[in-house]
Amino acid sequence: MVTLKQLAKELNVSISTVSKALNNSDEIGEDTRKRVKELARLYNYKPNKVALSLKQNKTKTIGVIIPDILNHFLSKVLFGIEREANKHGYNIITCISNESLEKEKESLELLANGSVDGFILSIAEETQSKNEINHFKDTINQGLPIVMFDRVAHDVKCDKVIVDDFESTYRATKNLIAEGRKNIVFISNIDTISVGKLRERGYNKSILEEGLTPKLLILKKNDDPQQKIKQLYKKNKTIDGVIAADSASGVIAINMARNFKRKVPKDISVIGFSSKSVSNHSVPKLTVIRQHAKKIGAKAAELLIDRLKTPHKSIEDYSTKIVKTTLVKSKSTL
Amino acid sequence: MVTLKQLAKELNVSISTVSKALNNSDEIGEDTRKRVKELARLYNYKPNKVALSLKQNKTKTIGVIIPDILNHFLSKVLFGIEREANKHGYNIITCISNESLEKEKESLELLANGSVDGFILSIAEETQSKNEINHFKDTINQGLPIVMFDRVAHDVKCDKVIVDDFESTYRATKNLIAEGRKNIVFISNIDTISVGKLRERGYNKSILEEGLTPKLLILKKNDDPQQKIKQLYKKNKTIDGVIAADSASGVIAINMARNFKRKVPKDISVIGFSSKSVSNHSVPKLTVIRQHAKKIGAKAAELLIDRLKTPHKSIEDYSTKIVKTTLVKSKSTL
DNA sequence: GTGAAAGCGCTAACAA
DNA sequence: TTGTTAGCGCTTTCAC
Repeated sequence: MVTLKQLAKELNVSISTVSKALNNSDEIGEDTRKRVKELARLYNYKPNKVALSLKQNKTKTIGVIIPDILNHFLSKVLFGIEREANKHGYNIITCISNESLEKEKESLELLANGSVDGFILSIAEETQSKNEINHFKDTINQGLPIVMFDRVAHDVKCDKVIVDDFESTYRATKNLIAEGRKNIVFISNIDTISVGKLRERGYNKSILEEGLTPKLLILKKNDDPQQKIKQLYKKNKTIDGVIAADSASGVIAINMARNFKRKVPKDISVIGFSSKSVSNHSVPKLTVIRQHAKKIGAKAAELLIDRLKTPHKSIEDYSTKIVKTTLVKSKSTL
Repeated sequence: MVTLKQLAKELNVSISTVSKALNNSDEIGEDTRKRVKELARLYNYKPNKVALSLKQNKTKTIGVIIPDILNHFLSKVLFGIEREANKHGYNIITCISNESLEKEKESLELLANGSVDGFILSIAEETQSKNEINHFKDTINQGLPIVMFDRVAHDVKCDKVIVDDFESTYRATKNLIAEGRKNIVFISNIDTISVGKLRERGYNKSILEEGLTPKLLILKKNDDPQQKIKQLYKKNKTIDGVIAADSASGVIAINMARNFKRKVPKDISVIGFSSKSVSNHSVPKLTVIRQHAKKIGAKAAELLIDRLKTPHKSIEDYSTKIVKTTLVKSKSTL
């Protein structure tokens, strides 16, 4: 990489002259400015990012910590973050906590050494179950703002972007009930995290309000979802509705129903938290609760960048943005 | 963030003494070292990463440019890269080219200003179709090594990690033929990229060798895959085998077959390029060609980090690593 | 209009 | 054993 020093030497001027010329300072004469710029272009000069960061004490980089990159929702949020960040001249450093508290702490500490200006993150499962939040508080107290999305810690004072999980399943369940369904089961493989629990509660409330009986199928990490859902259908011949809290279970519930000669949506109606691309994996296509992952990511980035721009904004003055889900009807419901 | 300067002041020693003490230099006396370390721990001192980068002229950061984060294979590779990089003390900055040549160029240039020590990337679709490679060459000539994976440019001299795409479909097709299948169709929604073409050729070779007739279903960007596959089955009652080049088509081919009262695998046998989690989306589960995405990512990171360690390794001395696929049999084949 | 010098935080050669 | 100094690449204040 060519430096100011080298340009200065070649042009027989001082380093500061070159710097000013390139920054269009009007201290510098017209022709010098021209000469400098020409040579800079010739050599494809680019200001060294690291030197700039050191000088200006900001990196224009955001640290993103996500629990699981293979989760379609989370990678979509990442996409949204990246795009919004880029728009504002920010880069993103991605760390994957793999649902581990230790890794999450490490990533936070590792990047809090001047590598990034702030963080966007969704909390690891282990962190949620152990209810650890000190590492977040420490980071914020160090002057590095955090924006949390989806899985958030309500006891940490910071900006947040969340989904209306409770409302979503509440309404989706009502929808099935309105179709006349009486035996609606809730399937979830995310029972251990906050949003999973919220979704369950929304379902429960809806069911209980109508005087129906809730029925849950909780999938554990190493369960074979196909086997479990098969057993469910085998034991319960009267199931006529499914609410799936994760993206796979709804698809499987549809495809498996046929093994029991049950037609979707005639005999069983299915709604799942999923994306358009995954809804394609079932025949008929899954009616989905869309979470607008990209929008969530974009909003999170926006909140963080806003805060970085106004450095003396009070920590107390944080906001929680709710991104509402949309029920996108397809052929798995009436 | 606390700095060496502040520690030095508080301890009434010079900055370099503090620096040396923290780096365990044996120039420094036992007790001074102790005093320094204690205070450093107390204040939770961490060396400023940016200053280190500037000083040592390396960032310990890798730029990763991927065409599409929503592609499950690519995000899995990203996972592999991140893990391997972390193991060696590297962070990753992620850029998403969104299959656009322009964005790919931009990302490359943006990070080539000292932000990263090298790149790992998979080439955007547009870049492949326009056959542009100068931006890669420029970057490498600037002294920033590149490792390409999956979609690579063979005319660029750099380390590469690829899948044996041709061989994979060649063998998978042979497998179906060995089952006695005569009417095997090849379905692909990635016809425009290099790996898609290789997969098609492998299929073709296998089919032609056996004196059978190749049959292709090429899905375009805005096609509804379910509709297309439905039409395919409707027009071709004798199809008894499917090779899917992408991760969705195989799953859909299985689930759609039932609409035509055709049993999988009895009547139709299906193999797809997919992952374990997606293979779950069909009943019966899809037999998949596994690409070992994480391993590909890890290998790419390893190659890059190796090269960064031996800075005077010749550009001519690059290697191409082939990560072989594995056929994982499930219930969609005999 | 141009340049010298200081300083961001750190390391390391050299001096004391 | 400890300190001084220079320098990584850049911006910016202040002198000329």
